[in-house]
Amino acid sequence: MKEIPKKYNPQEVEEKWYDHWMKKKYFFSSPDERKSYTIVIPPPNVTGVLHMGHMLNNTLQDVMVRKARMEGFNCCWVPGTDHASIATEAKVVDKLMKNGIDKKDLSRKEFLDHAWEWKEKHGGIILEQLKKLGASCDWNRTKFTMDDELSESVIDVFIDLFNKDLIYRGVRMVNWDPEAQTAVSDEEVIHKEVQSKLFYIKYKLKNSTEIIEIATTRPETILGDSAICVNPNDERYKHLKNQYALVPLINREIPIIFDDYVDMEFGSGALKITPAHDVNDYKIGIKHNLEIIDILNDDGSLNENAILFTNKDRFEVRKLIEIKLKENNSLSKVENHLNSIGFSERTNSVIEPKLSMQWFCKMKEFSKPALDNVLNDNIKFHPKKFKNTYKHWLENIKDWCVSRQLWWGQQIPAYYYDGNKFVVAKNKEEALILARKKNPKINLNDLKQDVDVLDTWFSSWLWPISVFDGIRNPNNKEINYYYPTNDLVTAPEILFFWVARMIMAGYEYKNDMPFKNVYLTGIVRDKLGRKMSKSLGNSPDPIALIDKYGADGVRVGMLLCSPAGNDLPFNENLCEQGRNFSNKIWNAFRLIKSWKVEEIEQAKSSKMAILWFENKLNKELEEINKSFKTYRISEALMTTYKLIWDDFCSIYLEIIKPSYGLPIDKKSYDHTVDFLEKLLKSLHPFSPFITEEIWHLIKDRNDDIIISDWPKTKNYDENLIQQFSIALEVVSCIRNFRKEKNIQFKQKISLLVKQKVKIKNIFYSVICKLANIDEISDAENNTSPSYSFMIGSDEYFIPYNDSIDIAAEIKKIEKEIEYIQGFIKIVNNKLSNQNFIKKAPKNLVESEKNKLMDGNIKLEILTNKLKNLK
RNA sequence: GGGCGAUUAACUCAGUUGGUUCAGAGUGCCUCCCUUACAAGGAGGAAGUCGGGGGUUCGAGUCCCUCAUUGCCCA
Repeated sequence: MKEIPKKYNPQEVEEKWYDHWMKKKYFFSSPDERKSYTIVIPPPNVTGVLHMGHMLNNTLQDVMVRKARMEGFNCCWVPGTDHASIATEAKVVDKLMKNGIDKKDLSRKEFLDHAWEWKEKHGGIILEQLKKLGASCDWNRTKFTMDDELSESVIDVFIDLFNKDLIYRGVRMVNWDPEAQTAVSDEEVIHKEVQSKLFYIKYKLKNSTEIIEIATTRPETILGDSAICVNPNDERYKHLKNQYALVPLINREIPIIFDDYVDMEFGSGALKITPAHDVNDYKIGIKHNLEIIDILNDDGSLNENAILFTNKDRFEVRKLIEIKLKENNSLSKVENHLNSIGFSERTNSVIEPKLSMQWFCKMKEFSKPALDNVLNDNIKFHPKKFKNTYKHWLENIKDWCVSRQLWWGQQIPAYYYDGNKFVVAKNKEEALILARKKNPKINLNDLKQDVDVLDTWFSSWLWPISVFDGIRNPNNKEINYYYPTNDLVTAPEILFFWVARMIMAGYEYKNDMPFKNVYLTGIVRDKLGRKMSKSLGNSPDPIALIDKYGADGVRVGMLLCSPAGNDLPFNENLCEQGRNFSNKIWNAFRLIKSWKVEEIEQAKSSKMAILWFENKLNKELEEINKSFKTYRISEALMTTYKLIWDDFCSIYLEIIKPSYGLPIDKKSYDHTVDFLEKLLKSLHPFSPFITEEIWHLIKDRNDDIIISDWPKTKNYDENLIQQFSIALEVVSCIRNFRKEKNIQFKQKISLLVKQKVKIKNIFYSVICKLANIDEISDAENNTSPSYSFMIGSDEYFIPYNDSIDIAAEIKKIEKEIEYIQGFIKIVNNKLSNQNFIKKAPKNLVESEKNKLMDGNIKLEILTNKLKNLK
């Protein structure tokens, strides 16, 4: 046997076991007679590299999968990526630009070839990184949202929903991203408070010298004004009925209209109406039948309709128009103003509300089952608090804009003919059949497919179904076996984007929930509380962390401090703690391995330690199971951590440990190995690598821990555990005594006990071992000078001949007396309160009486002691 | 502006239906120790008016009201 190094070295171990597991195909799943346990991965972006959020998220999933695997479930964790249309297209466009290629010069097919090439090259990075973390995904099932089957599913669903009248096409105000040059959904707009300027602009009235003043944060949009609106109750403007105002600089005549939508308090109480560029203005425009003047190009520059500043960017125009208005004497003042502005989630450019022809998915119909089944806990959220947010969103849901003006994605299967007429069909041939029903003269060449693609989330919302091909083949063996999936682990940020919509799709296409539990993780933040992001550069490289601390160390570090739904302020020393923990177990194993085993008599203390640990282990295992069941993963880990470090290493092993150079008896050794194996099993989901390594170092074996049985719990004796912890208190007091008096551990000492109630603690042998006591005897007749302490109402004495600091002893006892008197007083107060006696439950009153009795006994003992000392 | 949370030790968090000694854990900090598994360690220790105020109750960290601070979601 080669020598076991003093420090655990994860690098050598991790790759070895991951390869081994892969070879043994432990991660691979196919339907069988066992119960299934399924997780679909939240597909990371193909453009992404692994960041701390992924680490947290996927560690959690792996923990759950590994535990379920050990519990005998047929586990299937489906990995994959999504195509992230906006982000990927931007990356590809960038790359082409660097090579001197302009997207405009490419055909759609040529562009897509480049995009696929990019995807093949970069798209798999993140999944490879997950392997380093230990992720036990079924890699044979790796999916991509633009795989042929998945894309076909998306198209099928689009057609189906269109035929059900749940998808429609229409001109609506959309969120326009001028940089990506596409519409984005409401969910992709991030509103931020921004310090901007409020411009007060004077409009002349037609045929009058009077002026009317409006306030706006976007002065450039006056070029698209089609009315000025005031509140009908506003005395200041009542006389302006049927009047017209002139837009400054261009002198367009616009009517003064009246609508109580206008807030009389804000600005001047007069509001300019620009129906093409503001959602609310649009509504008013429709109501009052106003002209709609679209002054923006797709790239955010002004077009001919604006008359002035054509082809200049809107922000540049904002500056220019300020000068012009000033020159024209139309600007009365400019104030600072805090307002909320929408930014694109993907490009961070300012979103422009823009009228545009888009495809929408009706949401009202989907929302009911999606809401009901979360509110009634058919689908459980962990933590629960997210139910409220979810409810609020679903109750105020708006239709979903599903078209994007991009090429990378599933092209919308709508085919146009005769101008704006269209049919929706799976391909051109089927479209032709449909079109010919309306116009028999149509030929294949007359059909033009919609150039836009579908929102990426329109793929992702089918993910739990489409990865098992459940859309195209609704009753195939796999979907029937794996669906509904068990747990979904994701970030609250995408509760609406994704989680809610998956639930909708689940009920629409499987008439069942997509998953039973949703575990919402926190956001990983840096020390300053900022969200970790690539742009801030404040995220450590997870792979570098794994290299430094080991995957097990990083996993433990991340999970120790991440209760569900709470943010995780990341600190590298968490990983250090994780690594230290690995090392602790490693050394515990080294210790056990170093023992010589012989057929000798078992020490009493060892026997008792085994008895205790057996009970303790069962108790804590039950606790761990409970934590898992309630998705308190970090608590399950902390319980495991303390069980191993404190109970097993610091206490149990210290009792069992034979003196240097001496052998251990076989009975104790076998029990210890058995305990170690159980502990390794319970730790395996958190620290898969080191547990597998030690598992095999314990002895040569063919079975692997990854597929071993999760330890079963047995009944335990709470009273026994309690007694043991009293014994530990005694040990602790003795250790303090040694320290205080500078008495080496090697030097044996004696202990005497005086008990009011003579119940001998069964763990005396343990006390002797841990505190190096030669004998524990009755103190009834003890008169020799001693150091003493109390545990409960038991008095302990350590004979001690050197000068005892009487004054210090007195002080110590006085302090104890003071405490116990306070305690007695409180209990007395309770018991003398008639209301308490009357209204509190009987057993509580009883226990208070007992407390009082115990307190009085203790007080009596202490008082006597004090008297003797004095 | 509307909605939902949160506030407990220096930091990160537990604290079940109000009721045993309930004020906890981990980390950090302080003291001592390189003791023959582990200094990536061991033995101890200090540390909180449970955000403020009011109320309900025999009893409140826990329930109600209110204020403050803070986060998130939506507009």
